[in-house]
Amino acid sequence: MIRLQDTLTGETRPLEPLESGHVRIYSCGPTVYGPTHIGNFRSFLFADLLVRHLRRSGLRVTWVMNITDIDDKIIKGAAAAGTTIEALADRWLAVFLADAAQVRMTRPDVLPRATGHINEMVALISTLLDRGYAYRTDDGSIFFRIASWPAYGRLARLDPDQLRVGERVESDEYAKDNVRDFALWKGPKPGEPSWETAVGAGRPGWHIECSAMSMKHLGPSFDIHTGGVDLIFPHHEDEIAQSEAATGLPFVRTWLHCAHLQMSGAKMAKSTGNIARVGEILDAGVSPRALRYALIAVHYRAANNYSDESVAAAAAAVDRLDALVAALDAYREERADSPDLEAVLTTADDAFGAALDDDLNVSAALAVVFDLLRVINRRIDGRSLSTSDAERVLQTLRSLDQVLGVLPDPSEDLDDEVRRLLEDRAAARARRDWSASDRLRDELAARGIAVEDTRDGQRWRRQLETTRG
RNA sequence: GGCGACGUGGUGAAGUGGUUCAACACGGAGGUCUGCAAAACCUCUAUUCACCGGUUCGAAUCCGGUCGUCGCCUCCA
Repeated sequence: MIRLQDTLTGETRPLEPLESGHVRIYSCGPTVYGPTHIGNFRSFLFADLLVRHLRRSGLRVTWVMNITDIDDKIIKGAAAAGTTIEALADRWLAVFLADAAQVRMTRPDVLPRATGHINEMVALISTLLDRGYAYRTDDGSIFFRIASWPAYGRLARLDPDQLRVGERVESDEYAKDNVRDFALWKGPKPGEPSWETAVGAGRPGWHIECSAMSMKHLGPSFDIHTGGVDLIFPHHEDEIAQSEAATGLPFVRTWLHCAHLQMSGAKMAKSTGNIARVGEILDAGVSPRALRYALIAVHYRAANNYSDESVAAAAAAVDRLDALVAALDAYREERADSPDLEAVLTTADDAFGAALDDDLNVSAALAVVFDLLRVINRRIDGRSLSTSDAERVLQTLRSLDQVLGVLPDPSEDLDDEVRRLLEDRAAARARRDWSASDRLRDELAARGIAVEDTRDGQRWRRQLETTRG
């Protein structure tokens, strides 16, 4: 059984889904006003790892990730680009999905968009007004009254009375009773998109969308809510307050927050410009699988420093896995199956699962994989595996990779030219024409194909770029 | 100012009271194999876990203090 550390209580406890065998997870997704940086992806990939592990463990998972397609930045961005918020959001959503596919993020089961859930948000806001947790201001805005919710601040361990109200408090346009009250609904303003609704005209605040969409798709109470630590306050604090105030039910069973991805020793954030994007990293020649590895290989609650060196190390590790897969693919040996192999594989599989069960201890899980890698390489060198043994090992690796998602695609077709070069080289080797063989090896290398000569004959694999440039 | 996380080798990082507890990965040195190369394998690369003090038969692991780093308190994954 998997154990996870809940931010709210600080406890690490077994995951017991509200519905037996079915885990409901909500992840705070991207605001689509620009390219999603890899810090964001770190947070999404940690959720991806969790979802993959739960599924491989035999649990059914419903994973919802919201798309914020209406907020101040989108409005500003659209105005600056002379386009509509829909067009801007569509454009960046497409980029997000493409980037997500590149780093092999599992596609969430539902990707709800905020603008598609205005009714649900309005319903929540109406309830909060009815119950006295919210109030209107003259400009048509509606705020949540923090003073009405005693538990406010529990998640972030902040005392509402102690919150430092800085100098830059409210350059805000909206008058409210208490500066710490947060907007559920923003009154209409010239030049801003506005919806005519039962609570008046205007547009939704940010926090309400996650309450509305998570509860719409997962129910008023669900198992896991994930996000980056920077969302703990105020975003998730506000979500809890408004959701529980509206339903009277516990909102989320387990809160999971991942630490920041850092770069050059500081948090990666759009506001400081300290960001790197998937597109530019891949354009620089980094393998998407290496990028994924670099983003998931550090435990989610520990800071992960991204650098050229860290991706290069990740690429080297992935390359080592690739070499094993290529070796197993090519391996042929007519001999009896190893009697003890099954136990070796089962032990590794169990240890891998147990490591991830322990609050997603990915480092320990990777250690299991590399321990297995060495054991198998020894047997390959020693020719002590049968052909079907090699296939069994590959099956196990593929199974573990259902969680990691870093192994090469099994169905990688070679183009005809490369295929011909490989055949020519094999023929040259057969007649011991080393100069032709070496020349063909260079030609293949120039096309990104590494060839190696082994007792199983010539074998190839795609070269990973380990560093940029 | 308030709150919190963290500080393990050249780098990343697991380990949170004791029999392989200093994993695993990257990097480095040497070696084996190989037509060459690559890959792989083998050996070596932290008597030590920021520092000081304490608890204990015993601590990287618990307690106290010091220093340092990062983060939250404001949009932010």
